Amino acid sequence: MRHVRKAIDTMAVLQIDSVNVVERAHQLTIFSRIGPYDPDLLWRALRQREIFEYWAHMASFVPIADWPLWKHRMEHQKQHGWHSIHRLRKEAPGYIESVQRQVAERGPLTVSDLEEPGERRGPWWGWADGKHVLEWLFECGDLAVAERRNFTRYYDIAERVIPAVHREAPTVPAEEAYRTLLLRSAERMGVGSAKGLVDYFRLPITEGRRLVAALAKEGALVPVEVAGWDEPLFMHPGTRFPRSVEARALLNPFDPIVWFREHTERLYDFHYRVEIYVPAPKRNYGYYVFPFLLGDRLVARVDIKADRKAGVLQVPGAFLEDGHDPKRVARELAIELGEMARWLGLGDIAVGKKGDLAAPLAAALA
DNA sequence: CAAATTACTTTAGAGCGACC
DNA sequence: GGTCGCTCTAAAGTAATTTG
Repeated sequence: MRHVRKAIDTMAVLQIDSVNVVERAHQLTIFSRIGPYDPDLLWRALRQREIFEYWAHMASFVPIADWPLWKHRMEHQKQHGWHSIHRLRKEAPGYIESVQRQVAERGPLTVSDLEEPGERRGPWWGWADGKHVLEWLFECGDLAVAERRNFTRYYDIAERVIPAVHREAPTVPAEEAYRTLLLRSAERMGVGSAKGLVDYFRLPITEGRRLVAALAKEGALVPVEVAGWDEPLFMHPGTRFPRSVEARALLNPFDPIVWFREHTERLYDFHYRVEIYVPAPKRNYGYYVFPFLLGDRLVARVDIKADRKAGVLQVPGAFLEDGHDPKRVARELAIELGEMARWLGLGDIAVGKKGDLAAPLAAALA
């Protein structure tokens, strides 16, 4: 069990091929540490066309050479459409084509640049018709995201964003793509159930399960047992078992270590939920909480927020997991928060009152 | 000041296939 | 026909930031 845990830590911490969208509500860069902190890393890669934005598991940046690997998803979307797309075809014939034409003529553009973007149906997921069409065309691979300003996506025709060499490469057939993606999931996760492996890239569950079984039969995945975990589990054959793991990282809420909550609970005994959607009074820890990985355990969690105006990294709450030394954890966490603050260009760190680790952390920072 | 983005969790119930 | 387990859907709750 311990070895498996260690393998998972190593794999997951050191390798991330699909990075979540960079900035979120708090304007904290949310991808976990993948080398020295570098605020401009992703934007540079995006500008230089090394990565592109796509719905890999959620809104993600993926290596540009993977375009043919995602074409099966694009083609599938195009064939099946969405509810809203079928509705629009009936109610507003020619609308989709008009959106397409506008992007071709005037792109890159955002929803509100459309002649008739339609009305938004509420906050958050209340997409206007124009947004539905742009998003659908984006998922079909006809459009690509040329850039983002703040939260806003600027769409352009794929021809102007994705280099021809990738765009014109032959589609990797769906089954082959699933296999490749499942093996990648296994590499990143260290060990996983079929459900977990399939969920990493949000593949279709039934087909995914079938392929996990097939890969195991072929020896491309190795069946393993983990004590106390009564479920068929799989590892990538190339998984190594390091003697020790000395990780120290603040994990964003979508880091591979915590992405599939079931696994996180099994392997780290760490119950984690994002609370941005929970009414404030009902939140247990805070609005935007980062788990803290130390050694090979998840030892604490901190609610952090970048107060850019004041130049302060706010830490409203800090919470210790059971069985860990508060002084040691606070010391290491203080170092990590210092790096985070520097990365974000914030000169100061202010610790609030919430949580049993708040006082030790404040002491460690002082 | 409005616009833009949006990552999840929980619960309940329906639908479906496998199996006895 | 009944049960089980799995899958899918829907609904509601929610906040921060910068730009124009």
